[in-house]
Amino acid sequence: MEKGAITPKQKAMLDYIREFTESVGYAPSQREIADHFGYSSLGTIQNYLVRLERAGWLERSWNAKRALKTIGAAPAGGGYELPMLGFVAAGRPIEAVESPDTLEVPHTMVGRGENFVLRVQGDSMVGDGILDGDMVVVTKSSHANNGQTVVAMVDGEATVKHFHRVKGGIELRSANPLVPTINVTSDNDFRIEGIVVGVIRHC
Amino acid sequence: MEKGAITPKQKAMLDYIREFTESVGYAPSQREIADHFGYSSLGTIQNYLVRLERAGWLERSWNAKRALKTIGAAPAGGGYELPMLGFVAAGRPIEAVESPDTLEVPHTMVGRGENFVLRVQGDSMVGDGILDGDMVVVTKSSHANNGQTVVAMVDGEATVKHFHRVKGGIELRSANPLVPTINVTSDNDFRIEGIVVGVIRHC
DNA sequence: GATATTATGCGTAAGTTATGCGTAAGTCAA
DNA sequence: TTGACTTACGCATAACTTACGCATAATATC
Repeated sequence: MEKGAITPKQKAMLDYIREFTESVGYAPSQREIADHFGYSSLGTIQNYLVRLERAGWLERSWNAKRALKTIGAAPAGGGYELPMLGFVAAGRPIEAVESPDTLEVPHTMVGRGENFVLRVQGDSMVGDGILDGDMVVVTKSSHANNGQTVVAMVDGEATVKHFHRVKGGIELRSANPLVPTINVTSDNDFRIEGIVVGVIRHC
Repeated sequence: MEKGAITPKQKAMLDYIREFTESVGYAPSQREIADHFGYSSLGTIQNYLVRLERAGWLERSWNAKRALKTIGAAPAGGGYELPMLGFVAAGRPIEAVESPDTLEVPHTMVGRGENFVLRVQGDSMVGDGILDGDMVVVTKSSHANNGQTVVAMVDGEATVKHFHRVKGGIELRSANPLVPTINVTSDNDFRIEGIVVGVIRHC
């Protein structure tokens, strides 16, 4: 299905609908879209939606609430730019970067939903070929399977480790014999931030 | 569809339209094209577009805004498609792949000139975080500096190693203590294929 | 070399679509 | 019934595309 041409403002609205939906799990209302872009009239939104649907970028259901559905992948917009949220190293909180930096990654690497990039510090995962300075591409998730490499927060400290469910809790295992396993119990504030889906290194 | 000949200036405009569209996800307006090339008159742009369309390089829709569409080879998606030439492992020739496969890599990773991708086999470079199955992005070059990671052919066999110039020849050092250094002398048929500029791993 | 044709770039204004305001009716669920 | 949404319609203006003319430079043809 070949899609029609869209204008910059139409694309911006389409992108907003897509990001909002991925972020909260349901589509924005026309009022929310209007507020986001600073428009006072719902007629404006309606007009945009009609045009986006006509061009084949949007699906709408008759009179259904919050039923906007973007069609297909995001329009080409250069490389797939993921937010680089900061640095992750054993024992430290994710360190926010000053500017909203991004990293270009291949489309094929990005998992469904929200993705972000972290720069690895330290050598706790060298056995897995994840070196200090590498970028890890992370698909946001609060669940993980055994053996998966995850970004996790333990008592406010971020780390990249192998996730293992064991009796009595969770083990976060490193891939470096010199770095000890983290045992997570119910006493710990523990949260999985996402699954590592890729590693990128510029030599 | 055989395309007509176009002049250097027509090609420059066509390329601009293509790159702009790939970059931002919608086509440029005539005003934007005029500003980019420093023309004051929209009639100029119109004339160019008419000619490019006539020659078969451009598609336009009647009175549609931002509907310029270049015809012909333009890699879809945001990544940079590199040819995957095959596999590289210690002691084997580069194994050609059946179909002309490509891998999407970030623009930012690609060096100037010709680039290609190789899939690594073996663990001679694990110390450098280059694992079996990883893709290495290679910028084609026949020269290398000391310490650089190169793809080289030695007596018809391809390998990824560290390049070191020493007395009496060249050493190709691995990053795995179990894999011996290759000493290259004038008796060997030796050639550098390129420099490793990046590593990509899908987890 | 002379002539014809094409490419280039300026300008202008008409024609068409996108944008944004507003409003009220229609629809659905609580 | 009410509130929260969607839909349809009208109006005005801005932004875009199109068509046309003019002049000159560059290229092709005889």
